[in-house]
Amino acid sequence: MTNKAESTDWREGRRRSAHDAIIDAAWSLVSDEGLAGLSLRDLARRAGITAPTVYAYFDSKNAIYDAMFGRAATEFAERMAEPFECDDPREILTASARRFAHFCTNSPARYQLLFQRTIPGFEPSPESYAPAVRSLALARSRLALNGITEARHVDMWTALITGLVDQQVSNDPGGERWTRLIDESVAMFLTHCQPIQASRKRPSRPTRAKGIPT
Amino acid sequence: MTNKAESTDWREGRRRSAHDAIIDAAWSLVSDEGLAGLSLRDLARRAGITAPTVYAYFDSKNAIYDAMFGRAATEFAERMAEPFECDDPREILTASARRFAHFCTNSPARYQLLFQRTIPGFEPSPESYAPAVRSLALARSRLALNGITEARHVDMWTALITGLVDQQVSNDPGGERWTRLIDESVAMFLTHCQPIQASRKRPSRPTRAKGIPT
DNA sequence: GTCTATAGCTGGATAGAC
DNA sequence: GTCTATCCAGCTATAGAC
Repeated sequence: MTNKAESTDWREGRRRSAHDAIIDAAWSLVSDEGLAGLSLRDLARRAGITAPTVYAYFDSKNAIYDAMFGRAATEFAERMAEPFECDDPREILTASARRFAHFCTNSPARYQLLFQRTIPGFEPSPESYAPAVRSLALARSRLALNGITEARHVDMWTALITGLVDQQVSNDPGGERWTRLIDESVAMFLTHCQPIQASRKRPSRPTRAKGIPT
Repeated sequence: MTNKAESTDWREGRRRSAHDAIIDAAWSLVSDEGLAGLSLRDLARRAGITAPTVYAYFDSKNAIYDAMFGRAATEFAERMAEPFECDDPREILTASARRFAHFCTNSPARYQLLFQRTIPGFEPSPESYAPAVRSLALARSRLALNGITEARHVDMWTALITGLVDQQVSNDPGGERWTRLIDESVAMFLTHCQPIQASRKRPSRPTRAKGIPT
């Protein structure tokens, strides 16, 4: 009863699930051993196959990193796109920052792969990177809801939040020494970027920040 | 004419200079190949010796990382301790942030070794770490000159500045997209942390920031 | 697609002559 | 202290039987 197309789909589905199972095992492995500790032998053992079989699904080790990146970026985009219970733009922005930090501290290896560039020869492919671009656009729109549209302020926002996350992950893993500062930091940021709440004037000072003199 | 003590000193000096020459080569190597790209063979070749000779000066590869860390931490402490041309506490703090950023962006590998923990089995020894502790104390004192003494605000400061540096190094290496935001970010920070300039009242809001709700 | 076997290389570290 | 020679473990990746 199965025609050729059905059979192809079925096999394709099997193949995809095996593919995904390997990436599952890869994430499980790097969660235990660190992102740089990924080896094909260990990965295969954890996936219940042998090392050469991995090459039936991935061309190289970097292809595995790329698939891991792609999944992480998709998870990130989906998580950040989930609706919030509140309506106030300021509350949304604050909750968004907390959600970002929670996502990052939940899996330092994932944070390292997504947001720090520490694997020697690896760069994500455009396809894997695409969800991350979408997420940045989403962050931009949430800032815009708060009247923040200047590129300079968007960059300040990303630096502010990633700085808190980075300190948290690097210097107090598992704790909340820096993540608990998110609410106050967001308040500081908004006070600075929207000093005249109900005005249409450009909210920030007109003077340009000087560069580093050297 | 050389007594035993002189001879010992001389030899000790030779030994130290060879030691330093190896660390020179190590920094030269990781500047080209990345911090994780340090191998004893390449290191020895660049230092003009052979790999086993390295073991006459260092017990292990991690001992090399430790010596590299120690030198970097000392350079950092010395650089940050240099006097500023200005007297105003606020100017000093701002210049200090610019100096920190300049130090970090000047050598991403050094930044990675000093401030991110990315080498798998490596932790700096207490002796190598000591200068970094001194530098943190110095930063604290410069914040105190600006009336900022609460631990929470010190943590916000470190997150703010390292966030800018981290974004700069990760996403615009060699540029100044984030470092040029330092002046404005410091102004934002000071406005938040010293809202009542000449008052002795505690400057920040009494409400405690809530933790991440999971 | 999955396996066994292995190539080919690079890594850190050691032995022992000089 | 410095070398040559080498060990041994680990790695990615491939060949070829089934």
